[in-house]
Amino acid sequence: MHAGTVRHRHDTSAVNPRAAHLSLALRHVAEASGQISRAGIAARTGLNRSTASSLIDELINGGLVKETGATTRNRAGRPGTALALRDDGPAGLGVDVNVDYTAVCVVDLTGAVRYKHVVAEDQRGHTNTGIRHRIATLAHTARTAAATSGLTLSGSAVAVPGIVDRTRATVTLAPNLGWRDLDVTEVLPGDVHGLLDNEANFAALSEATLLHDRASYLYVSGQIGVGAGIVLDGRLYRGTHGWSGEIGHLTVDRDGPACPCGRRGCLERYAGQEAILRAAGVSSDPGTSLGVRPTVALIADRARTGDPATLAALTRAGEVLGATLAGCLNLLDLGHVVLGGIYRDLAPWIAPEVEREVATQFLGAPWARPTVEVAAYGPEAPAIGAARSVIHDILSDPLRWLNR
Amino acid sequence: MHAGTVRHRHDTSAVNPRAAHLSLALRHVAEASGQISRAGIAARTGLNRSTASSLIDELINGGLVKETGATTRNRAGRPGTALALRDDGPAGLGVDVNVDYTAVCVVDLTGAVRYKHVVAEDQRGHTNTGIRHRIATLAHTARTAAATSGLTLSGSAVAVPGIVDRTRATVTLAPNLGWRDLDVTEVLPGDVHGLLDNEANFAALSEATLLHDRASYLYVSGQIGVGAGIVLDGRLYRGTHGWSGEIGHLTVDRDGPACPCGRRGCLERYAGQEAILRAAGVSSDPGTSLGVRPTVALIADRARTGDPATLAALTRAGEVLGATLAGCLNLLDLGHVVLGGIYRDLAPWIAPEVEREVATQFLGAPWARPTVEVAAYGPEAPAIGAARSVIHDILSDPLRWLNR
DNA sequence: TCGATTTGTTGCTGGGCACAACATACGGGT
DNA sequence: ACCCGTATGTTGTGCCCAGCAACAAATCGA
Repeated sequence: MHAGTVRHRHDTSAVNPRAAHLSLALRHVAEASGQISRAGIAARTGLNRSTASSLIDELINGGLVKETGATTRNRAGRPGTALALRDDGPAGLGVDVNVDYTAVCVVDLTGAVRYKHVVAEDQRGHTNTGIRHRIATLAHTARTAAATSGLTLSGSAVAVPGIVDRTRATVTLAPNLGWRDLDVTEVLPGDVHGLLDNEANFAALSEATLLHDRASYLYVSGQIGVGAGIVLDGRLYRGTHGWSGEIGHLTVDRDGPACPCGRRGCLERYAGQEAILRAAGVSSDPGTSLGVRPTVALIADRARTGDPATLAALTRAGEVLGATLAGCLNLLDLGHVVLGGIYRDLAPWIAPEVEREVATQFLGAPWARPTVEVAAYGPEAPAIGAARSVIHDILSDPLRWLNR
Repeated sequence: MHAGTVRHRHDTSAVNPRAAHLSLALRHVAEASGQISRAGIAARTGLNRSTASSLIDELINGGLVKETGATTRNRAGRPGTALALRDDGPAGLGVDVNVDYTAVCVVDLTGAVRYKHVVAEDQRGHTNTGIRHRIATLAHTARTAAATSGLTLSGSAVAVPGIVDRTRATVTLAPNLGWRDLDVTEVLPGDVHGLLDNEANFAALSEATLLHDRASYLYVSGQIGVGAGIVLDGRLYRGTHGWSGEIGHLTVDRDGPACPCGRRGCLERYAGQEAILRAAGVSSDPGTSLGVRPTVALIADRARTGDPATLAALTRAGEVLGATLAGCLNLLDLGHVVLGGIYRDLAPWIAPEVEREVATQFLGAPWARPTVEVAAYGPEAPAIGAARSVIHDILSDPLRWLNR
């Protein structure tokens, strides 16, 4: 092959077949990493063996794919050389700026978390520039940590609790952080691009690769509020403005208790963290609670000891949550729900109720009973999802990395 | 150019750039039919002028595009030759088999309805083969009518009130027609392919081209039940099993009236046709009502005369419907709702209520107030949408038509 | 040990797009 | 009327890249 590769592709064309094929081949390697050969890719994609070979060579030269020593076994004939994603190539940096903690993590091409660091500290006391400096420092240490593992950051993504404008990569409004029209990504390393999105959305993506590659599901994130991330065919659905997944203020009961949003009987008033605390008889004084974890752990402790008020509160929350989710499943025809955030910690008591309600109220249940699953990651989910979204971008357009 | 064109493309490749570019060029012609030149397409797509020329030539030879005599005016320089979609090329046949009527229509490439025929007759008394024979006859007359206009049917699509399996093109279950695992498309002309879908879905598509090309909206179809079609980015969202849009049994009030589905307080019990009739004090005896239209017209008449019970019933239905739709908009972040079915006929009384509820309860309303619109078509909407889906298929893959 | 079978590579061919050059057609200034 | 600038459509050329076929390599089974 040519030693000096292609240098400047103008790439004005609307459709770039080579890029699409490179992505196709790379994603097939990712799906069966270490278990697939060039011929296998050719067979599964429908491309010619020679074409698949050429694509794989380019991916190997680009540092995305490697040949493992192993050979794929077959009945007869020459065994193929197994291909796998490199775990020392590009990596994604994920940052999660929340009200009471900040998390950074680095994920390699295989989706494995290679570095993770969570700092529990209330950000409300700091200035904007103070927080941004903090982020920059954390990100810098993450980069050096990645470099020692042989990883190079290809991009970064930031999760924030608020509304974002992805096209301009700015935070439109994050009330709990006191941010408004702020560019967060400029302080980050990883020169390629800085992605930005809502926490619930990135948290939803943290489950994407664990399930089937093109899965569709609803990720519910319980916090003070209740949010959801909608994943369709393995990709986030963001809606026309990027505000999708607002289920916290779906009306459960028009005559229910008043909500700060101005309506009555919102889901949050039944299944939000504050509501569960109040129903369980726990003081929800913000002065004493240091963040999400301790109070939720307290509830879980009480439930384990069999406290009736707590158990009743959790049952009620699970019922209402399940009924609301069933409605969402009916609208979207989704067969899978993932419970994240506080619902993950309270899953032993919440999940059965949700499962029952969903199984009862989902119209397609007789033919396809929906499944309810507990999230794999806790508070680090948004950061991991953010980092994985960077990896996802590489998998869907490897040329950008190869031409870097 | 070659007189004898390409004949057999194996097309095993996963990505076919030529097909994608042909579709791209064709869709740009469709968007600005009669107002765009080859150079304009090149400019908008980013393709080279010579490439755009080649694509357009192929589309012209294939009978999809024509040069109008007009020239696109500019400041200076040689004027371009205006391009437009042919209105005497391929056409789509749409069939709607409903409980109390059957509709056929033919739509040309521009989306215009060129033939329409609605037969009001209750199908419940007939046998399956009888109905299918009726469909075949109607479709045959539609084909001859199309032929006299110089149109050739490129495909057909059937809308049915029930659950379908699109991959096998069979009706899984249509309770009101007594159908189960039935292939409806085999009796149709238009040899290319027979599409099949739910009525609400095709009805939703009937609005697609009237709005912006890549619009996202929720089409609500009020009948005996209440269904919805979700259009995202100009394309139908069907869900994992094809059952999306089931909003009729979303829970409005857990302590509400019982529903035949086994739950309580479903939306249909408040905003469905029977519920409105009952609330307005009209007898809903199925023996006297001959189909949907007369009874709805009766309600509209009563409302026009100012009957208090009827007005109250409509207000209540609109309120509940609007509140439920607001929840859907919050989940999906959609900014647009189209009211179809009986809500179209009752729009003067229903729409304001829906608009108010949606504006109040959609969380993004302060930044982007959602719009509520009345459907353009009435009972013929599913048939038109079905026919347009055939056209949509040509626009998204013109090669299939060119290589026919 | 030999044939069957599968894998990976190489040379060849052809489709299709970008690019540049050219003929064409119009507006505007002198 | 003439020329120049500008934009359109067409033609010829080169290159990327995928398919195809042939071949060497490597393993299994009889």
